[in-house]
Amino acid sequence: MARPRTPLLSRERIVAAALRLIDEEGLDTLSTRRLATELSVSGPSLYNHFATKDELLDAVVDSVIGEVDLSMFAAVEGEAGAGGTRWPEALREWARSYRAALAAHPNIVPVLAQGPGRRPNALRLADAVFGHLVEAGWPRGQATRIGALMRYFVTGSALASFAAGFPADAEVYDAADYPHLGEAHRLAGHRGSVDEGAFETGLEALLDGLALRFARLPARP
Amino acid sequence: MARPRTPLLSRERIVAAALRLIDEEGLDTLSTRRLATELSVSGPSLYNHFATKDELLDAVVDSVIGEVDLSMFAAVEGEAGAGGTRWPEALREWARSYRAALAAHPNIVPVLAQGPGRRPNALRLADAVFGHLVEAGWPRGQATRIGALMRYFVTGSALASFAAGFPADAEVYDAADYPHLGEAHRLAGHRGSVDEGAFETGLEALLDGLALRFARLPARP
DNA sequence: ACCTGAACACCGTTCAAGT
DNA sequence: ACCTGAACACCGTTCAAGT
Repeated sequence: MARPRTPLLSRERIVAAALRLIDEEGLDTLSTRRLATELSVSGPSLYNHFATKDELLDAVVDSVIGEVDLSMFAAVEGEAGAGGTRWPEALREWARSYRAALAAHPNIVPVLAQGPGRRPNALRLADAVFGHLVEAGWPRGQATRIGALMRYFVTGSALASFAAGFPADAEVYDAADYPHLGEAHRLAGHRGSVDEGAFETGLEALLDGLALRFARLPARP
Repeated sequence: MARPRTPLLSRERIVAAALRLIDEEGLDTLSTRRLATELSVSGPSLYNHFATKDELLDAVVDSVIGEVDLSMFAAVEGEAGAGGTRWPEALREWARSYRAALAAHPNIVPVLAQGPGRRPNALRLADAVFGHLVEAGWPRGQATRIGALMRYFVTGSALASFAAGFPADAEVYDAADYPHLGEAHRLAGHRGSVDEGAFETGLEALLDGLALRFARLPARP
């Protein structure tokens, strides 16, 4: 068959199929051969569109980050220089969108958590958060730290379900060994509300703690 | 050669060598054959000690979690039932030890973050945190959420360096695309202090926010 | 330019054979 | 019980060959 008149593949089609396989079967089970079969081509065909599997994974990761809403960081008329007070609301909305985008694809989070690298959507995200915080009145060093700690919290919460990490088998929790885990086998059954509640509690606690620090900032020149 | 008079391998030796390879070369590059070579045996020998590679990884993960200090959760005479006020200090010390243990082995964090499973050290850790918070006066549902959100934050902070995720190459940060990242190429050079500062800032913000919530708790019966 | 089959150097794991 | 070599069904990637 060799080269068809109209290409069988495109980067977009490959990325979409790869993400679906990663979601459904895990990162470890994704192979270039399996992915090619899914796309009805032979294994080496993918190398016409991506130099390596890593480059393909990078594209998958950036497509996920592209789903994060950044519109809340758009400049607000008159806020710059006035000592912003809307940054907590913006961070809250962003963190929720960020977590939702990642939690929809938990198997890819370990790759994504390695940092932005040269991926455009990841760099755009870092730029938007940092820029907003600085314009709201945070010193640059503090703004960097807030960007970092928010990523720690969001990626940690999207990496895996806390509740689902506890086996539903009650026999695991021998009272002699783990005196306080007698109800832990019920956690997995309430997976959604436990993880959602933990995320919201942590997010609000973080924002409250940061607001305390913002109020203590020396007045700017 | 067949069976030697004294065994060449033990679970402990295998786990130690595996952790060293994971630290030095990454999780993906760890293969049973490479590990066996490192231990001067043939590939299949490992299967006399672990049923699968996953079981071996589980043992590696639990050995790392075994390094986390839990002594700050030991019962304090007279605190139970009195409305503890030392839980923030205990959580702070624990979070630092937890992060230190994980950050020493970042490549294994994605495995570990999947939850305790049936690993004894991970279950002991969950038991200690939850038990301490409940005895300090937190309602059980809240204590669960705090255990979860602390794990989110700590695993997120240990998974990867925030600072090192930004390429040190200044040309990546085109001002037209990323107007606020002009200094981002310097981040990797300050990797230690940026990540440490972000972790400490986030930890203190979380503890402050949780203390506000603790103060608002209705008086217990 | 874009696809193919054949090939190379790897994997995790099984199993019969040795002591 | 604990190690070995041979084998099976996989990997990621390269490359010459086809249109």
